[in-house]
Amino acid sequence: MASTLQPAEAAPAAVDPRILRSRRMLMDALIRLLNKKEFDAISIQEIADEATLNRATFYLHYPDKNALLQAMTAARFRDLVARRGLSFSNCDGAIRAIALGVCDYLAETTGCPTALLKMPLETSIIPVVESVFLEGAAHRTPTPGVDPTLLATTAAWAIFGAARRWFETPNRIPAEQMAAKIEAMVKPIFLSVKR
Amino acid sequence: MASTLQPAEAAPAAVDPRILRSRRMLMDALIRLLNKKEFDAISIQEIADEATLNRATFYLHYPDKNALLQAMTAARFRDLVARRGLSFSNCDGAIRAIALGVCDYLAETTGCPTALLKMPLETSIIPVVESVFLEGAAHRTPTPGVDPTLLATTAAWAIFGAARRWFETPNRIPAEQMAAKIEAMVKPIFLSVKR
DNA sequence: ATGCGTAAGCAACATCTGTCGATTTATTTT
DNA sequence: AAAATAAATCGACAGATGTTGCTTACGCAT
Repeated sequence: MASTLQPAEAAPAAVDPRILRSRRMLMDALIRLLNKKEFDAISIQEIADEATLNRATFYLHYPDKNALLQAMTAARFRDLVARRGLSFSNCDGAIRAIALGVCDYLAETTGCPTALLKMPLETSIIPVVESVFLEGAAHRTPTPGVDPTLLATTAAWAIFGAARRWFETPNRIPAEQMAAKIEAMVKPIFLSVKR
Repeated sequence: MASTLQPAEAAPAAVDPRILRSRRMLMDALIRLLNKKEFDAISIQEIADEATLNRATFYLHYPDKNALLQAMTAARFRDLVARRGLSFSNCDGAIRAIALGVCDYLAETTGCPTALLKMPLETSIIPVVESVFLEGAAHRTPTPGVDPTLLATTAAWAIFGAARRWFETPNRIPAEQMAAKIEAMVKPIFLSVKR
């Protein structure tokens, strides 16, 4: 599994078009396969075949299946965050927007219904949520004696956990409604130290 | 991977002493091996050998390595909770006690230093924390319109995430101090709806 | 104590995994 | 345009994985 907090290291600023192409093809292949079968049931051989790449090429980019899943999830979620322009600058409603992003992502990526739950998505999504918070915290006068990192981590885990619980609930309430609930729960985490 | 919320189903009320013996031996073997090498570097063959069991017997009890790790972690953490008599009845300080439990567990189980971080511990520990909260919530007059399950899940993820961040920090502050911080952050989650 | 049910042991299987060295092909640099 | 650099392919390897059919040994209830 890749490290938790260095997205830059995880995707080491690939420039060579061949590298980008291979990685994109692998991710696309995985997405396609995930619509057909469970993650655990997919072999690296299959992924490579589906991507029309040699199996050895896979290992050139990712140490194992999980690393690919993680990289792919992080990339897709990061993309969603970028598309929506999520940031912590426009402070109010930011938490709700982020929570909605996580909920939507979980729901949207539901190629295969029950499969997502058994995936190590937390290691992909949580760091991204965390970084959004941290980026926002940087724009702000630092409260002395408070570690913004800890705050960001705690909030990110709380949001993801809540969103995950929502997602695995049979008859879900609308994502927007859930996001509001999550905001109500998570906002106080930040206020807890703000004063 | 086992399901998230049915500990009873995960360990299906084993009665046959042979079953208990085998599972115990497998867990003990894993613990012993974890003190020597990383989880990823341990093969099922090794675990079976160390447990003086046939490899096929392993598959009789767990579908894969992760399932064993998860079952083992859940069992050990549950044990720690029981030893300390953690519950949510004695409401005040309960959150801190639970947070301390998680921190201590992470630190205590550090047979091999860096290995714990790469493990899917969340699926083992979080449900236990959650159940402690839920058990406590049962003893309490239910606040209408509030889903105690959601609260428990969110708090459990927040606590675990914070504890995990603490654990992976190079120069850690004492666990007690960290537990206090966590309490400060997490308590408001519950108050957020108690209104 | 005897016998039924079921767990544990055993051996063999097809497949997957991760890694290697050697070769070919595609970029970038000069 | 040619040379240098680096990625992709290929075949092969030892080992691990998950499963199966069969036999042996244990635990429990009669």
